[in-house]
Amino acid sequence: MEEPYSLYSLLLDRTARSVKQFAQRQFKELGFNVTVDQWLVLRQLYEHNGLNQRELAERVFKDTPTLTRIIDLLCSKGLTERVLHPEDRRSFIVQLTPDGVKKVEQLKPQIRAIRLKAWNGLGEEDFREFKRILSTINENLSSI
Amino acid sequence: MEEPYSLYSLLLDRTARSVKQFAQRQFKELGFNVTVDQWLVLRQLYEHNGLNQRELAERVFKDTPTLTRIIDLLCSKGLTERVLHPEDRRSFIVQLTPDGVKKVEQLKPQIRAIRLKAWNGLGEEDFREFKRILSTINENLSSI
DNA sequence: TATTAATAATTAGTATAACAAGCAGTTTGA
DNA sequence: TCAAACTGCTTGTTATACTAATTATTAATA
Repeated sequence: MEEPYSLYSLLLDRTARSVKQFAQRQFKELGFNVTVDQWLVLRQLYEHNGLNQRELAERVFKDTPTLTRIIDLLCSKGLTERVLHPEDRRSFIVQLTPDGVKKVEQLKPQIRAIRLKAWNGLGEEDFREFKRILSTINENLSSI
Repeated sequence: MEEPYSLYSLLLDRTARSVKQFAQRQFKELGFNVTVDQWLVLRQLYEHNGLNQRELAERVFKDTPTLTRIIDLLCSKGLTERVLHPEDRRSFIVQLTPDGVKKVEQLKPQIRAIRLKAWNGLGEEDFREFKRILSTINENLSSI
């Protein structure tokens, strides 16, 4: 057989991009004025208060330079703010502004609906398989 | 339950990036001097001659601006070249240079080995499920 | 305690990624 | 046959991704 693993990698990459691209297009059409990655950060901040940038980066699986820029953009949109960490002057606590909170609460149900489209026709059992297989791949690669 | 579809999207995105990132690190360590995306293009050119950029873009699932830039880089590395299309002066045929062919033949077996690591512990049945589920997602989103 | 090591965040450089706009060349159709 | 529509490619802009290097601060240790 010819390069099946490369084909799987390509399929994985392509699917992840399709999902993100689809969501991004919906975000744009509906005038959300945030990107998909910015949304991930907003949602995380809504659910967990008092995180510094490194912790936040871990939770959304981004590296710290990438997160720095996302936070810059969110701050310039007035949705988040950096607060000095009370005990470590190297750190910032990132938190939602009142506008940021409002944004999350507005968008949450709409985004749930958008996400649903990707998973149409898949059932409980498929989700279990999906999680199991992708988690296996992640574990294979994280043991470095 | 809370936001399962968003979690699946995040897992998908994260896994795709892990796979790519792992491969990219190996490429670097082994001194391949090409990126993963550049490799995809090289392999496609090795297997299919006489493609123009649009056809090539379709095969590697990238859009034409992205492909233009990848080809620019590959040409500047001396691995590919643009040849005027004999029948359509808007088009270029992209092809491997002799150095490009050598590169593909050198890298192919090593990359097969790298790809294998991600799929460790998964069997035939898992691959079928993987393909089925990801293909379903792709179809859900491509019907726009 | 004086260094050294480690950590949090930023900055810089290169490579994708998506989309929009533009140009040149080709095809269509009245 | 000529103007409109279309196609192939490029360029510009913004955002994300990864690496490496830098700065400021804190922790560790000889």
